[in-house]
Amino acid sequence: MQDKYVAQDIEKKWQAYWEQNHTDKTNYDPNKKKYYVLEMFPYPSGNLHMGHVRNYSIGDVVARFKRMKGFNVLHPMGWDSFGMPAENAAIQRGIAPKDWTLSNIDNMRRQQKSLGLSYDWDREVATCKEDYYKWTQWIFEQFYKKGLAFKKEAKVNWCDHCHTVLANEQVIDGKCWRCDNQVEKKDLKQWFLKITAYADRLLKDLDTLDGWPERVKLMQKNWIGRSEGAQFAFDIPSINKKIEVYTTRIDTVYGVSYVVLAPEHPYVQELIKDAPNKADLDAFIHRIRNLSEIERTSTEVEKEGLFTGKYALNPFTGQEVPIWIANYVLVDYGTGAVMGVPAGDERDYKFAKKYKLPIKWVIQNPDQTLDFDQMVGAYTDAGVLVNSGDYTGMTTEDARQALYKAIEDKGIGHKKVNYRLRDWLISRQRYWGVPIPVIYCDKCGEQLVPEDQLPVKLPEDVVFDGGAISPLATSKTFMHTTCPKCGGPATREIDTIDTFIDSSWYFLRYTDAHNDKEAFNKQIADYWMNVDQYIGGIEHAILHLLYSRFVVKVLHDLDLVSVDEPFRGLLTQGMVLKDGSKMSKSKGNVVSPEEIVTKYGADTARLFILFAAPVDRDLDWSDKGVEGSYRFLNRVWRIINTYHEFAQEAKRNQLTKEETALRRELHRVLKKVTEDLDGKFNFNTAISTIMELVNAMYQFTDQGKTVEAGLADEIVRDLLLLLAPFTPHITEELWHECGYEGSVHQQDWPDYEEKALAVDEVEIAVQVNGKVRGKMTVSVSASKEDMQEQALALPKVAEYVAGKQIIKAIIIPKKIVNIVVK
RNA sequence: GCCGGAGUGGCGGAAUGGCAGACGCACUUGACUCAAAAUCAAGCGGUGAAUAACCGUGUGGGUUCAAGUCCCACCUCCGGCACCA
Repeated sequence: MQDKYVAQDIEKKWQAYWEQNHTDKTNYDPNKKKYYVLEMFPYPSGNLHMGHVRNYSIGDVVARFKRMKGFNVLHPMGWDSFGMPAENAAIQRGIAPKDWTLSNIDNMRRQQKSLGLSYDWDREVATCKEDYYKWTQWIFEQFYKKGLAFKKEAKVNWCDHCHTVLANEQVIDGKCWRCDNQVEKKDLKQWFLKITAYADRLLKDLDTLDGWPERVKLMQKNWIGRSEGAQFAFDIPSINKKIEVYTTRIDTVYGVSYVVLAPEHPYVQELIKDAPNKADLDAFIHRIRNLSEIERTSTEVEKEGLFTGKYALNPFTGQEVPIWIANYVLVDYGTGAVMGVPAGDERDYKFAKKYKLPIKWVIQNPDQTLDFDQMVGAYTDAGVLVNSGDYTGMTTEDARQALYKAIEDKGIGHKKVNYRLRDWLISRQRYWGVPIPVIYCDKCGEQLVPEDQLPVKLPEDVVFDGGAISPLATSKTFMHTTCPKCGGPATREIDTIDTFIDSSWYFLRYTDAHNDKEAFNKQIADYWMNVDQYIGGIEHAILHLLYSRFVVKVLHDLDLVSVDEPFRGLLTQGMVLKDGSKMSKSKGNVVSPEEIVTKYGADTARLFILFAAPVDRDLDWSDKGVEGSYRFLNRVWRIINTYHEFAQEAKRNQLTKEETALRRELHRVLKKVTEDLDGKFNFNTAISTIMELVNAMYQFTDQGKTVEAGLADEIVRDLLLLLAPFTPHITEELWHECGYEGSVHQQDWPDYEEKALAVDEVEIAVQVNGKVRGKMTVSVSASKEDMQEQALALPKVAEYVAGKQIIKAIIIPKKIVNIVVK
């Protein structure tokens, strides 16, 4: 064995060995229990960053551990390789997006391989390749046939910097998720997927996702935003129309002081056409409509409104209430019209105060203690109805149920569930994406490209900065085609599909990556799905994770796959920071994985990144900490060397007391590390526990002692097996150097022996009145009486007890003795 | 505003209600060395001469023989949503 640990040599050697021997190849085998572990596939930007290294290191430990535990493990990797940056490279540097992307993939794959990640590379997919996007188009067509993909005119989010529309989920704080540019609203006809049809299931099934972090489920829940209420009509006799409002508080209907519409509401023009202050109203509407989304929806903005001059009739009181228009009502939620109840809604209260509208109190709190003359705000909690006709005296909940029934009986409305979630806008006015497989014929209208003609290939003769339309329109070969129905001249759809669709089914393609007859075989996909453990950044809590859940539910309904949730377990890792902030080129605090691997080796990089912080927390990169991990691997190298020599000596029948203790330490560590890895992701404490074992091994040799050969052999084996998932190269090298058979990664995970953990005696603390006053070693079988006697005999304890009365003694075997005195 | 999460040494962080600070980083001292690096050893929450004692897990209360851990109130920071009726 070499004296010195030289990572670079052994890492290259074993990576080549694993590749040649197909160590990480996985096969479909319904007789074996499976485990599917998946890290979010990367966008091929060109280089791995530390966030990737963290993500893949976590996944690789899980994959290797599960393999050693006997599972048939699927652990694939691929590329989310459509998207804007490739197109920008084309515009700025004149490189074809395809060439740029494929060379980035080559580089990043090389970097991944240098980390010793145990992927089954035979299953690699790239979403930009024809054999993949053919099936993305096919899936789009299935959505279309089910009526879940449709084109409509809508006010959409437009990013002028990326020159494309965006889905609601891709607008963060009013800005583009990719480039941070302020998003505008535009009226355009665009393709949507009907995710709202699945809103209820997407919400309800969150409860089945036990392996997801609570906060991610909550974020999705908030995003879906289900609310239960009533939709019902107020008459407007003056224009002979009914105006529908939506409310979750129909129990407050006797307190309606006014009805208020969004400025964009379709009735507004008719309501104000003969108003004396029409000019003011027009100016107000114009001003509100031109506000940005941010200004419009900010709670900071003062509530503003104008009276239209018309009145509506409260269907319950028969009372006339004024109709207003106001900036705080949104046209695209509910009906775009709201009943104003200042007593029961904080916004309405502010609005009523500002414009001196009447406030009618209709809910008293359960204790009947509200003094309505003294109120300075709305009362929004549950309570009992007052001033509410026949409903007076009912609880808010009972009144709600009674009133739901009443509006149905009157035929003016019904119970209604509303969602914040909007349909998913999937058109993109970009080139580097999946062409939408639709053809427009003047005679036959919108037609799907027949399935046997897929894929609709991306043309290469395009101009990238061609102006206001999609680059595909600049291709001479692409646009013009024939109608699949009548054969007449027709044109192709020129938008591409949001790349989030590509990434909403890739985990299914991995299960059957080479299938050229179907997107994936159902039987094979059913064997591997769900993904048992998905690992990635929290930034996808809504976007990717919600879309994937939706797509899988649709594929399930189409009977293409049996599961209806993609990811059983979800682990959201923290970010990798440097000096307290995110690594970025502009801050100049980027640590390159490649440099670290070159300098210390992949094993050190992996070990450090898993040891430095719990997986779900942010991790501050520390160069000194990396040195520490490297130092530890050197310690392992040397001590294995030493213990391996011990193992060559003749065996003894009997272990010394110290050796027994060392063996107990080994088995304690086996138990603890297994617990930290099995169903948990406590990599940091697993590693620290292994460090404790190594320290115990050194303590032995530092005192000049040797270790019995059989025990030494056991320790060497188990230590290498424990470390194998974390640091695959050094353990493989030492495994072979020590003369063990096969690959360390194809061994069974070592079990601990309960018997080895047994102790005869333990050291416990002795407290007097809860303060530690001494320590003693007692036999584990000692009686409570003996323990008390021994505790009281301790000089310090005796001192504190002297002259006092012992009230009681708490004696917890193997834990503590506490003498309570007065 | 609403909903989550988190506050522990100089730093990252450990602790099924039972000896707070495991493990690591940094630091100090010593051994080895001509010297340095590497390695090894000892120390390392605060006050303190101390192997004495007291204090100490964001703050204030409480439960308990015993609280970082459980309960109540509050403070601060981070994240998500945010005029969704």
